[in-house]
Amino acid sequence: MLKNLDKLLQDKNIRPTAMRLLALEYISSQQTAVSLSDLEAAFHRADRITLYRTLKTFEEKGLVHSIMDGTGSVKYALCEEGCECAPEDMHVHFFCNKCQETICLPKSRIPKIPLPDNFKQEEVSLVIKGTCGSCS
Amino acid sequence: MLKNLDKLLQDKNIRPTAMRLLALEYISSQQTAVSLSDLEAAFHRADRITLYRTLKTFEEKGLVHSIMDGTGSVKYALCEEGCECAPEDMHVHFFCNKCQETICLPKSRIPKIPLPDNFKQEEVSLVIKGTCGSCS
DNA sequence: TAAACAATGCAATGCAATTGCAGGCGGCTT
DNA sequence: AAGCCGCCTGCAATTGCATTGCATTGTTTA
Ligand SMILES: [Mn+2]
Ligand SMILES: [Mn+2]
Ligand SMILES: [Zn+2]
Ligand SMILES: [Zn+2]
Repeated sequence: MLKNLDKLLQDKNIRPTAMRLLALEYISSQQTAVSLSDLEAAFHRADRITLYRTLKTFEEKGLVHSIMDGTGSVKYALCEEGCECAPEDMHVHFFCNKCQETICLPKSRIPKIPLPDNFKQEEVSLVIKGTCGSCS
Repeated sequence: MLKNLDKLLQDKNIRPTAMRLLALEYISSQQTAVSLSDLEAAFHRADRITLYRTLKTFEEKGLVHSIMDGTGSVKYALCEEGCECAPEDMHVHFFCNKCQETICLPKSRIPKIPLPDNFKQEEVSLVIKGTCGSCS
């Protein structure tokens, strides 16, 4: 199992340190997106700043993508196989008002939105809030 | 002119104080959404907290709607005539990476997104980032 | 007018994100 | 092996924005 994680890191040119392996293992094990505070709670002996930079590194290298769900704290989730986090790949995110969890909906692609003249789209973010399947 | 603004406030059951009229005049005069810092810069003699609460009041009463464009500071823009800020009314917002301005696109309605079973939508937010018409 | 209520100003706090800097650790060179 | 160097880590400190408490002032209403 850790072998797989190790390979995941290697593939993205991320040096597999102990902390990074643990962080990645945690993120992989979650069904929902995780925040820095989540990570901090999961590894209360680890330094918050190290975890912060771990997430930043993962994001820069394209291992995870960040989600701003409007709660004020950024969430992170594993990128799918072959995800470039480019505009075309972007999927919908869902925030449950009951369980407060943020979920990737890779099946729900963001439709192309017609823009006014001369407007050029580079990124897009679509967050739906409501009640998730487990909570309804 | 101020008469109109006064009526706008009255219609929404907002007491028209001097500060509120000035703030509303400023917001109305902008082509893009404004942040608390924008307001603060426009009225550097006014108290930041009063401006903050002015925006909050405007939002609660449905005079403006707030936009979280991912920059970390909330933007506010006038609600259109008859806008209920309800899910169905929600329009697309655009953030320009060059001029850093946030713009309402009332013509671009957010399409209905199919959700997994048992997921119930209550709110939705769609922010597109790129280059605006003036900057391209 | 007096009481009740709303708006304002100032201080302080909370919370998440971010940066600076020094020490540690491993790999690489000579 | 010893020394150098770059990356990773830990701790301190700071920023930035949002939010609240409280006393004061202004406005409405009985
Ligand atoms: Mn996602
Ligand atoms: Mn808008
Ligand atoms: Zn839920
Ligand atoms: Zn622009």
